Amino acid sequence: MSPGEDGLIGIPFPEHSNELLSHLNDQRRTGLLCDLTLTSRGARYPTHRSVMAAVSLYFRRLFGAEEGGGEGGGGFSVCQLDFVAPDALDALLEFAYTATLTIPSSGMRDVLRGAQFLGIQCVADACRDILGETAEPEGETAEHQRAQHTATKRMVERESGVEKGSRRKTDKRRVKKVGLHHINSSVLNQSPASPISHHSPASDSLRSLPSTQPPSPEQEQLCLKSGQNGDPRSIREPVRDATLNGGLLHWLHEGPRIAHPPPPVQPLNDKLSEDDDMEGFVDDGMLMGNTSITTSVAERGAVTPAVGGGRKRKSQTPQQCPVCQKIIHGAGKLPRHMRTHTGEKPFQCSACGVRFTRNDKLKIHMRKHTGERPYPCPHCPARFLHSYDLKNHLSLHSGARPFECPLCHKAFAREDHLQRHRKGHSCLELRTRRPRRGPELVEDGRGDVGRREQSNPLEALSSQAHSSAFLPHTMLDGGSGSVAGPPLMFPGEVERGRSFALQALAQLGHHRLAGYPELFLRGLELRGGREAEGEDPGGTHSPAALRDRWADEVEEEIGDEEADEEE
DNA sequence: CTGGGGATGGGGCCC
DNA sequence: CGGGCCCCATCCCCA
Repeated sequence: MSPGEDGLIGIPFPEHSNELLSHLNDQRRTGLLCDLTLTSRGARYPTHRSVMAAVSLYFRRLFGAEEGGGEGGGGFSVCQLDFVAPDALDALLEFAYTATLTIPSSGMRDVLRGAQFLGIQCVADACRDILGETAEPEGETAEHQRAQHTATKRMVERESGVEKGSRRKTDKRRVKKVGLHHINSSVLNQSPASPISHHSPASDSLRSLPSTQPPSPEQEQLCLKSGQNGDPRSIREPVRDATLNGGLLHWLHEGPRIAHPPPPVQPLNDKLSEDDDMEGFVDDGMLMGNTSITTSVAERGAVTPAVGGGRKRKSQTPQQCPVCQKIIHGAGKLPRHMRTHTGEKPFQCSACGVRFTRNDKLKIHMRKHTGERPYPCPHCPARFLHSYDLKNHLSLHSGARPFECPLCHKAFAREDHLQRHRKGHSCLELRTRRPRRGPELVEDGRGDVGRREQSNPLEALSSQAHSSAFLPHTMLDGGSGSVAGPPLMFPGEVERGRSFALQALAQLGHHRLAGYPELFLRGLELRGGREAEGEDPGGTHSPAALRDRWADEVEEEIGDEEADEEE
């Protein structure tokens, strides 16, 4: 595009996004630079418009409208979201700023509802999955949302005059019934001076409370009704509730179609009624890479059975992680997975105090204390804690080195060692050599049902990126690296190349992947011998799987080379 | 760089 | 359906 573009170097900083989010969250907590205050039934949440627009379709549209409608004086805004329960709103904000949703299971419905209204699709999907519900089409999904939006758009009031006028007016929870949104900007000087107090205690309570009361609608009602109730805390300022009413009525006039909405007033009857607001924003697709989510969710029929009449009947087996969007297979496995994000380690060793995310890991750990090594080597006195250690060990006795580098043909007893070898690129100079022939390469007699799902290169690739570059373990579990400190040095040529490739491939899309490594793949096919994909679906060590994997790596190398050339 | 042990996270099976 | 248990893949660390 631009001259000298080939001189450009892209240096990925995988930690950047996390850091950025973290700093934004700090700012939110301290009220720094907050230009938007969300309120829900009196609770106030200072936040940033840009963040909300980034995470929520609702706000994106809202602010888009605002900006379109005028230069947006940028000013301080208050957005009343009484239709989202305070705890749910708080959880959604936490999600927006931390990529982690922390909610008591009892609050799931409120969060779901909130996520739906705000257009936070991935959260909505996750909640639905967890609740075992499907998106009810109702024909009002995106349409409803659109209507909501346009209505909201109309409601956007730009100056405080409006706000003042309407402020006292109301109470009507009838209005509320309709689902309120209102934005009035540049409301007073809510000096962020006492921002911290603005931060709702909800988040704390959320974490500390086990799983309790989603704010009962009655309470909410009361809160609203009582208007100024004597709540001493500045957090609750029901006054502002009134603000929206004028706008809301207006909205009702102009947006009759929306009159149905999801009555937060009676939310607790939901079992039956909630399905009404089970719709999402599917076709608008949108937030945070949700296009892929949408498809992935759609693909796993088990979870989202064709809308056809069935509700709640489907198995919960595959569930989508609201944080990383990963599909977690297996009943009851999602909580386990979620702990990898939250860092929660509920299982503590009574002997040494070390904590684990999983019970079974603790159990294995306990073997250290008991001295139990249940996996003895039949050929030598060695005993092992893990079965796979024994497996590795046995390969030493057998001398088998089933894993061969396709480039330099060095053989390894362990697959991960081969991978490490490959990643080290220590054999690139030999890549033109013809591969050694013979099926012995990947003979794994384990007859294992394969577990590798990443039979497609892009998935494998992104998965690799996921683990090695973008979500380093150090970030998640405080592993060996410093948690806070992002690496200050460059990741190195190899990693850089890989990142380039990943970025490029991510943009290229799946279909473009096929071409590149074809020749190389052919060689692998030959080598792979008889085994066809069908025989060992996803089999880890099947030639097909290996081929796919090599394909990934060839892709990476291509990326490397290109990156190198650019330099 | 490689060999080896250990840790971690995901999936399958079963209760 | 949730959870326990097991196995596997992968990563990390150390020698």
